[in-house]
Amino acid sequence: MNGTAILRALINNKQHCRLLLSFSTSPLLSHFSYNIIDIGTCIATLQSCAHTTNLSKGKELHTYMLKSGFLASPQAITSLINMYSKCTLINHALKVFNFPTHHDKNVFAYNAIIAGFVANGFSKHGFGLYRQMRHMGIVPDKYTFPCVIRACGDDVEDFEAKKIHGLLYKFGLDLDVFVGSALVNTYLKFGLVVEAHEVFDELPVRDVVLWNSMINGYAQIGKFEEALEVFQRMVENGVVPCRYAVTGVLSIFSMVEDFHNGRAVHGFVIKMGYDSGVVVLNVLIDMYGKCKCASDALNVFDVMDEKDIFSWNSIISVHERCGDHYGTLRLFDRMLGNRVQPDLVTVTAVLPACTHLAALMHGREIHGYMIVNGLGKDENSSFDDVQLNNALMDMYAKCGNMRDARVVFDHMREKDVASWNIMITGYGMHGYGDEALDTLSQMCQAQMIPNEVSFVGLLSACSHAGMVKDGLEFLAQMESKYGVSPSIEHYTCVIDMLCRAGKLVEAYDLVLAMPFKADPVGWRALLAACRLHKDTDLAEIAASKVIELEPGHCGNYVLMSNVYGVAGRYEEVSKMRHTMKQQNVKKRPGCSWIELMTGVHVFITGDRTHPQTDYIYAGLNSLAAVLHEHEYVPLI
DNA sequence: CTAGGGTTAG
Repeated sequence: MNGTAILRALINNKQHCRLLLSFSTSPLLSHFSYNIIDIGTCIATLQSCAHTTNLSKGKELHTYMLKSGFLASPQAITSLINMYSKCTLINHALKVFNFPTHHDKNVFAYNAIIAGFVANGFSKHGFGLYRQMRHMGIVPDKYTFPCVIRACGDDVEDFEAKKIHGLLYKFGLDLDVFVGSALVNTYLKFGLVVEAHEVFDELPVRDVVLWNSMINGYAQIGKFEEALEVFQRMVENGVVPCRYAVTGVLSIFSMVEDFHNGRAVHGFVIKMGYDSGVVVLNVLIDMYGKCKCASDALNVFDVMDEKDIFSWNSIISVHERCGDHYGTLRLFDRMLGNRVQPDLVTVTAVLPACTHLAALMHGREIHGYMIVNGLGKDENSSFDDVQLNNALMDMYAKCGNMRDARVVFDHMREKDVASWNIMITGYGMHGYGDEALDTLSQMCQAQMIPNEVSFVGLLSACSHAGMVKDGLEFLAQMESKYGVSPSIEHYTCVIDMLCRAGKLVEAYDLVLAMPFKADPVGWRALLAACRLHKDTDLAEIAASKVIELEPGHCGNYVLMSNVYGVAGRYEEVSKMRHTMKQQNVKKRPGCSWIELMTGVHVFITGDRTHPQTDYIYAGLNSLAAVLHEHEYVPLI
């Protein structure tokens, strides 16, 4: 056996890593004896470089082949193009393709360069090279069309898939399963169900990949039932689902939140031994998470012996989605402890946990990590990651640090509606009414169109800042001037605003006049305002409504009994207490907590058990004195 | 020498 034969044997057995190892260590094939490496060996080794994306070795071979005059060989050229394409260096691939000695460009070279462009996201260029190839009179083959058809799916402007489909009969490729899969994918991507089915039904041989194309294609356009029907048909036809098929159905079950079927697939995964692969387990974690079963997801995660960045990001997002913010932070900590580098996805999942816990210090640490590691700066497009920066802004805004939120906002080169809304909402939340209004007009100046969320933020800003006139004006004009029709949420903001301003009659009039039935939030705002302004009659109306809508909500009863208490109607107070007992509504004591360096400190209403209680109350009293000095009257 | 299907955040 000579060197080339050994390498060929390794390639055929897909032992690319061993091949590259033997290439550099075997005395026969070492660097000292480069001159005895023949062209076949070079091609075989390039294939391995392509598979393992070993760019440095590939480049080394390129130099050697150039020196040895191997670039006269079309086979060598094709292998080089393929190697550079797989290593995502498409410009290098094109340079080889256009190399001066490469005059007789054959179908192999074209197939390789077209595939390279399409796979690297330059479908238009790929399609252009296909046209060039046809123009040169080169006959496309069964390797050409899958890529070209995939390129049609990326290029929405002029949909060529049907034309290509028609051409297939001419070349006798209409029954090729590779070509057919590509057609099914592209057709379903554009919702052309009939066309996809035509292709599928005509094909004499249906392999797993073709079935998967149908299943995933349906799933992509949201036709989950159809996708699952196809899956069932596949199984009935005796096709055993491979790992890819399993990930496909699992992602469907996670989207429709079908826990039972998802768990059944988990069983199948174990039965088939698919639980040895990271990807299938990652999808299982995601599925359990989407079904709100964080503990099941964690069970899968904990027994994985190999965890990749997807595993960590998935398990972290699962906890955040389930509202377990501490769990999110714990897992993030565990990730760092395992020396796994968080990426942009990790950080976008962890920041909301800091936001919900108002954990400004944690959030700030993450911001620092982002700066050090260049996260959020997209080096490919020179644009920032909008979502990540939005999450960062939101964290600062919700933690009450509008200055830093503004700094992030001002540094963003690209902003979306959410970015503006976060600023408007943040300003409103902390009583900066004028700033919220200014931000809306800046938003309009920047040609950004405000949406429903913008106006919820804006109206609540008016509410918190007591800007009644502005708030009413926005409610009246938002439809005609901004094209956003007011929803129940907007009306609730305005009711809240009028209540806070003590305009109870106006608030009640709005409740009666508005085109929606008031929700519990609106009624409760009215009830609370009635307590403050001692309007027992209106309070009774509001209370009856809110208790009718939310019979199990203890706060409603407490508010009403407080109204009676203020009015001196103590027999009504005890009646209220009685109703609560009857309805089995329990008032849970108010509880709040604060996180300091030393740990979490929890306080319950009237609680004097903290070791520093005296000190805390002294602080509270001096704060109350300052408030009194500024004639601040607490509302609710 | 060249080809079709896959997972994560908001």
